Amino acid sequence: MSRQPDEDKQYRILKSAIEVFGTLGLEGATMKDIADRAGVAPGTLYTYFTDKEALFVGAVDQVWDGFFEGVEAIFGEGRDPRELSARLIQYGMETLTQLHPLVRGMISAANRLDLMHQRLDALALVISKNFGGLRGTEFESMRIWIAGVLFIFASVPPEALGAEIGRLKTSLMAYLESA
Amino acid sequence: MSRQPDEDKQYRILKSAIEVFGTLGLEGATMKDIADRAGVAPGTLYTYFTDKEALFVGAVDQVWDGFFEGVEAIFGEGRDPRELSARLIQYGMETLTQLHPLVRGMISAANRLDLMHQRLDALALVISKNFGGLRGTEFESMRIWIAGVLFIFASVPPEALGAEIGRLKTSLMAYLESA
Amino acid sequence: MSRQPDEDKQYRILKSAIEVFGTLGLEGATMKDIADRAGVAPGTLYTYFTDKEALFVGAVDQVWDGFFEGVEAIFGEGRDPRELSARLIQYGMETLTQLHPLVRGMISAANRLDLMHQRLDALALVISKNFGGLRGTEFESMRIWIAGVLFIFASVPPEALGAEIGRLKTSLMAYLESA
Amino acid sequence: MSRQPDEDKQYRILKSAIEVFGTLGLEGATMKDIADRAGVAPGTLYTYFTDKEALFVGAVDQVWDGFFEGVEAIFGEGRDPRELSARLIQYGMETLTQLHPLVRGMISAANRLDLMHQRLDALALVISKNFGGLRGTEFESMRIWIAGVLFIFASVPPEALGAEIGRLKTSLMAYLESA
DNA sequence: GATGAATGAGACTTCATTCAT
DNA sequence: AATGAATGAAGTCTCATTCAT
Repeated sequence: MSRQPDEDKQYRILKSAIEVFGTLGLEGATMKDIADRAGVAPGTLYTYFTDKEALFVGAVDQVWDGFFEGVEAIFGEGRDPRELSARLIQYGMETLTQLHPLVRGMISAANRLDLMHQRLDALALVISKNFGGLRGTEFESMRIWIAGVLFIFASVPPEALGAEIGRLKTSLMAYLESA
Repeated sequence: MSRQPDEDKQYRILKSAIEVFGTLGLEGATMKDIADRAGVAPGTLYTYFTDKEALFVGAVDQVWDGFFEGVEAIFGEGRDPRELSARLIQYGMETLTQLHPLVRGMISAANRLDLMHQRLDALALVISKNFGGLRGTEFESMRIWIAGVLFIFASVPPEALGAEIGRLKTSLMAYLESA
Repeated sequence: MSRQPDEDKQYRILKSAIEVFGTLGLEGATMKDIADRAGVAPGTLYTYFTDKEALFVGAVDQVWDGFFEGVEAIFGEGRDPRELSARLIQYGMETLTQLHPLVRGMISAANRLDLMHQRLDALALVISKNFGGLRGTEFESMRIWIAGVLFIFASVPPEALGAEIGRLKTSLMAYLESA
Repeated sequence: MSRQPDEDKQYRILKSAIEVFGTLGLEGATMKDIADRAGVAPGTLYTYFTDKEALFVGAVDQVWDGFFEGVEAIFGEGRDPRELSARLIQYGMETLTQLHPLVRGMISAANRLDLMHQRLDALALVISKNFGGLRGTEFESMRIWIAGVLFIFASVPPEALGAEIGRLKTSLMAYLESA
């Protein structure tokens, strides 16, 4: 019933990677940093991930997939659009806030921007579908909003995070109201 | 009495840096890459820029400042809002297309994201002012649009650039139409 | 569970450093030179010493501390002054001869000369104490003798080392005889 | 009657080299440092000296030769031994004090120690000759004293220079008194 | 002769990855 | 499976020297 010890270790490594990559970025973080924080030896990382790149992708995937699932769960609860919107914004902002460092790291991984592009599209698609299918213009607009919010969020320096969250939330509310 | 500093050389180095950083990112690019492409010796880079970081910042500044001036020039011409919007979109998309590699590099410079945040605000402010001052909600909305377009743009893989430009242009048109 | 730190390896590195720094000086020696002679990879030096400076200091310390202990050991044996003098000279000359290259390196480490100054004083003090405490003039004289012998020794080119040792020994004997 | 402009420049360069090498040592000093202080361009140094090494040797020679001549001049004045000794000590200490940084630099030039060895011998010889020829033991003793004083002097950190000069002078007086 | 921008070899150091234990 | 010392490729930057002006 309980996780295998190994799974636990893999999880610990991933968690550490998320934190360290989030703080220092893909290049700034060293395998030793990650190993130290995970409480394992550097060599152990290679038992679970082929190389640094794979570990990074694993970390980003972990975060994004979690977020994605959260979004789908919200839709699964089935409510009226207005309430859904509010919950989505609430959930999105909360998640992003928790993961601020990683989101910054994710954005700054030049060679992972392509992946980001696809994921933005996918997220927009899920949201659209759950709102009954948006027309072209509306869909595109929403996609741009998501990207914009994400990017602004990623570029806020930590000390200004609280204030920015407020601005973004208000804007999103108004946007969804009108749409 | 000696070889004098070559303004052209500084420009060539900056141009090379823009291209190489744009393609490979801040960490991926090496000083030798940039020197080679500029047709100078590695040591020469240090005659014009104190270190790699300074060269990177120089390249990003160069691009952004140029873009910013272009935007202000367009407003300086003074036309009716509709035409202005069209020209802005046209100019923005053209410039971005030309600089696609650098924009990617710019976005992915983790330690420059803060700068980006300020610059987005500044750009939004200029546009707002020139459209007669937007109200809070409108201003925020525009800021998010700019960030979104920029980010989506930066994350498109080169082979999909053309198609994405089309999508973005159409969306922007519709957005400005409605605003 | 892994390759454990090799005490022998640290010693080998230090020994190599003593030889290479001794021959080429602090600046003339390269980390690669030292690594090669120690039979390790350049990176390995950094497992045992934080940087080149630390390795150099380590080498100098090693030599000087060893010498100092040797001197104290001789005093510990407790004999009559005449015999002690003879043994000290014998020991000092032997040690210096073995370490000729490093002594040269030590002397020429500009930024370590201060340390040398203190060490000369310390050595003079130990000798003085063990000879029953010398009066001011005698102490100063001895300090100058030690410095003089050391410096002449360090400045002899290797091919003249044998002859110089003879000169110095004879002088020291006569000096101690008279004191 | 007046120096050629070029000689003047050569002199300025040498003077600058003495100061800069004295402060920073052979490796620590850069050709640019020396050129800057001399008020010429780096390239100009190569009109007067073939390379850095030659410039260093030139600087050391300049200092030593000057000192040597001073010593010989004092003997040329012909006085009684006691007065001569006093004047020598006075002159030696004054000169060394003025040149403290360079003496340190000189000592630390590993690959110039041999030269130093010869020069110490030469100086001892001149002094011996002018004191009517010293016997073997006395000569050797004096040589060691000179080396000792020089080395102690070179290794004093600047802030302790004054106090050390006092110690050395007193010791030298006592030594010469007794000899 | 003087200048100083340009050169480019080479140094120190980092760190992803390996592998003996 | 885990460890962590060892590896060595590769990068940034310095600086003695050259040479076009």
